[in-house]
Amino acid sequence: MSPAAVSLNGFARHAVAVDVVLFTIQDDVLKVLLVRRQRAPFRGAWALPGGFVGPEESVDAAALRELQEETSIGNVYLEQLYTFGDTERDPRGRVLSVAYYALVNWQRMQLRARREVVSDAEWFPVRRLPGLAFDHRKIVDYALERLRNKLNYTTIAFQLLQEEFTLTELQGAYEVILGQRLDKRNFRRKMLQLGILRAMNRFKASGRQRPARLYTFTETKVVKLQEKGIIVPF
Amino acid sequence: MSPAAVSLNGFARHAVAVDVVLFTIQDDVLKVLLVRRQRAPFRGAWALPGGFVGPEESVDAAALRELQEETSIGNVYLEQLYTFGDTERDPRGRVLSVAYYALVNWQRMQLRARREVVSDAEWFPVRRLPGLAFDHRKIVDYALERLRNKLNYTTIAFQLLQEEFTLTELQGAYEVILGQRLDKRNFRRKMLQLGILRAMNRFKASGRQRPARLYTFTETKVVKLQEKGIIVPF
DNA sequence: TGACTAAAGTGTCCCGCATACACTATCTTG
DNA sequence: CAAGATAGTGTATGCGGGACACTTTAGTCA
Repeated sequence: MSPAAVSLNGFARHAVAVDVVLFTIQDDVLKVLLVRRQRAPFRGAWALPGGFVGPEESVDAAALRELQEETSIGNVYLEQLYTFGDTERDPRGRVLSVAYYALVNWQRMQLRARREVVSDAEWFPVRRLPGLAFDHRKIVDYALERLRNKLNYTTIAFQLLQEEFTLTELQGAYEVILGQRLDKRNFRRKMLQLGILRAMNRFKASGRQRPARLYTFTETKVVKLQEKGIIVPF
Repeated sequence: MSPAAVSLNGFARHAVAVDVVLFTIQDDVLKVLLVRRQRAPFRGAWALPGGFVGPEESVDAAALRELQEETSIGNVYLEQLYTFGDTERDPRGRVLSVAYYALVNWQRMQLRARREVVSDAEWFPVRRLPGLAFDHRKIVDYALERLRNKLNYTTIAFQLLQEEFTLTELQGAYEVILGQRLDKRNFRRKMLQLGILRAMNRFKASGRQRPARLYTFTETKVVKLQEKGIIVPF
């Protein structure tokens, strides 16, 4: 295929899969998307959405493709997690898996029927996962650990919210991911002094309480943030 | 080969390489091991030590194997860095690279002649690298960034020192990696109050100055450390 | 229309950690 | 024993994080 003077003949070739841990927050619960396997191995078991990397496809592109087969929206935050390369992780033989994780806002999200191998997709609370195929449980655990760590020094949490959000919603996202309650005053003080939120003049009247002010995320102070050691994933 | 009921036939196969960014400190300079390529592509250029993953070899094992072809010592700190999966990164065609980085103590290290493809290996200061083959420059930059970040919340720096070391040597390792001077008193206070150093009753008489006390790294307080959010890589 | 409900929104104190900063101690060598 | 060179030590200050409780505001309903 490639007319290069040298070739890759003689080197071992490997099946390479991508698996995506797709997080969202729904009803104040952190959830992960799982699909039911239609084929062996692990037929009928729940697994992470994923598939094989095509012959001329970059690994990132494969992850993006798998992600978009599950979601109808674009512009999703997607980050490579780790490559799982044990020889025993797939009973069919040696399959490398490059794992990714992604964050989507639930409201922006619409599930689409999945083609091919997998028939059925469903969101599961991270804390109540069913048994998973392959080593996918390990991948989810690792993704959650990474996500929790990144909360502390990046702004990825915004990926889980709508464009306009209240501070209570933002705090809720942090609490749900970290699995613990946070102090309201400290949280608000910290977020506001980061200088990355723009207060809107709109309010969210969500029932019969005092309406909450809406905010948007702003990139204008990205430089300032980076000086503080906070990484802005854009 | 595998007698499984299902097979991997029909899926694309990919050549998978591992590349290792091997760091050491020599003469107060952070250095990286590079090898000269004996074959095309990039024949004659400097590149990271690495090679292809064998058919029944785990990716970690391949990285370890490559590492040990370069060093004569075992028990080296080795960590997966990132997987580079662009289609264009190798002119021969699509080659995935799973990159690792490793830290070795210079004194414990003895270079061995490299077999196969590569003839020649040499240490280069990270700040004065020659032009590198493939996307290896990007890999080195990424490894250095990871290393610098990990300094702040792990104890990997000890991997670069001998078993017994002085606080000045430890500080020197931090300074060389971070590329900036640190305050002696603040550094010593911080390290000592972590509770991970054991003061020996031996001293290093390194010339015609006051001898410096030797310390060893101790794992006894690992739990305490983890409570502080510091990760101990053992 | 006023009382109740429910969430929004706000300020202070304290502690630990990071930083800035300079002199004394100890050994070797000539 | 003087000079040279590195080891080793303490204090003051500022900032950020964590603990902690009450007031404000809109909606609802009697």
